[in-house]
Amino acid sequence: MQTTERKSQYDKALMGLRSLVLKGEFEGTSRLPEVALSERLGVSRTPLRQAMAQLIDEGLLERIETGGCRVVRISMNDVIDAIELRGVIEGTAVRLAAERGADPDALAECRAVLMALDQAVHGADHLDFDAYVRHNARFHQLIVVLSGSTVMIREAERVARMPLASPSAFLQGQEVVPDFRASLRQAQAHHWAIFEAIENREGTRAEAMMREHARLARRNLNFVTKTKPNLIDRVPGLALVST
Amino acid sequence: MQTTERKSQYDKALMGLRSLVLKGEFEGTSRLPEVALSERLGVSRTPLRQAMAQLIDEGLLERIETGGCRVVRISMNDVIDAIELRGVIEGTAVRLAAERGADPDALAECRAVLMALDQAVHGADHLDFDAYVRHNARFHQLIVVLSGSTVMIREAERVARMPLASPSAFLQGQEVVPDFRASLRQAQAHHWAIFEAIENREGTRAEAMMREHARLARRNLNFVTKTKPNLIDRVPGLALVST
DNA sequence: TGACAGGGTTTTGTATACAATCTAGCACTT
DNA sequence: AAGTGCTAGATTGTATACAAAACCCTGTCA
Repeated sequence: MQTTERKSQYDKALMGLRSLVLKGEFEGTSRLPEVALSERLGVSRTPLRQAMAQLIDEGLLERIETGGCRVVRISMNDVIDAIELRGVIEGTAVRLAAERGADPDALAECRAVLMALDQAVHGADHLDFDAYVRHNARFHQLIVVLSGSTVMIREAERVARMPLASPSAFLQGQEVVPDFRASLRQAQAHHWAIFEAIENREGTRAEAMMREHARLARRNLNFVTKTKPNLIDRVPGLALVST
Repeated sequence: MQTTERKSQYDKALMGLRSLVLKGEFEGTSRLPEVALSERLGVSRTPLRQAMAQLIDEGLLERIETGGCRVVRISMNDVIDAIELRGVIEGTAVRLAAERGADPDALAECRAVLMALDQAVHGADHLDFDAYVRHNARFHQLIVVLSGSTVMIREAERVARMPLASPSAFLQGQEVVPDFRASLRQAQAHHWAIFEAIENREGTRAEAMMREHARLARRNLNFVTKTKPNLIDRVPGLALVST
């Protein structure tokens, strides 16, 4: 075996397979052949099957009754519901943070990220898109940590791994949206409102705002479905959505 | 290999290991030894490791950085949050059912289960506890199906598998609760209210009631912690809760 | 006495061989 | 010609062998 990678074979199989699936490589195929895949990915069947189990859990693959697994067909409704679910779980996390009170240091870090986001959106006249994506991901992570609940943190991470449900899922496509800058401003307004609500111990407001914030992704989904050909290779997972 | 079982080795390993873990068999042990366990469960290491991966996903085990896995130490807060999470997810499912409109046939089946529950609670003067547990589990399943959302169904099933978060988790212990009959009556009142709200397309009411309903489990948790010695072997997973 | 290095033992991670099962194609019957 | 049963091939599920890594114990040095 080559020592080309410091990582485990399992990680290699997981990342490789996930990338292939998201690329839509197996469209139309009924079953994923294990031997062929293991050769293609350069790992043996054992770690490959572990990776398959993980991807089944993530919702990218589904088990076949008679053995093996295939790529799921995701419907538009599934994506909508996954986005709604993310809003609900992140919303619960921020409500708990508000109700129970968040750690001051964590709040301060959150505020710093928000100010960096302000910079990215409003700074000068040039929009730092890359910085926005990075800080936005960080914000969504931090805001859930504020709850102090390991359960909520775990489940929020999990739902964000579902195809097209991540807070960053559609950002890669937003550059081409005509009024994307206005959209980012609105998202950032939500961010501040959520943060304020947590600071002021307004649980209901925090939860409602977080749900509404997630629904911005739904709008992006709608847009994206109308310009699919342009974006299918920029939004990972979009290739799996049927119709 | 014997043909004693029609099920797969994986299922055998999963059920066996889960049962051992819930029984508190590995309390204080740091790492679960694979060879010893595989011999004990009568399967090889391969399906055993698959089962371990599944239990990690369920939240019963956790991976050790240096390899292998151990039983989790569940805190009281974790259980509280898992119960809250179940209320939130089931609540979202019933809200969607109300907002989007539920299938009439499914609603009728739901009503039938509710009437069976009425029988179990109010019927004659003898409380059919076993029937209550069975129908209650069925109700919680059906009510989520009413949403018509595969995502919500999947996630509700998942959260119900988390230790002590299932709708039936504390029922086994309620027989010894002094006013447990009153408690069941209250739960059943919730059930009807949730059902009514779905029928009347009152999404907010359905969601709020479902959340409140889940919090009944929290009350049971509080009670159970005060009489731990009596109930530790009747409420599966209770052995894992620290302090 | 305590810290640390080293080697042997145990334990996990991975590859592969084997057994059980499913799939598909073909011949045969009606 | 259409449907059904059988056989051969392919493919998954499981067991096991092997290699790499972690763990533990002991002995040495400051």
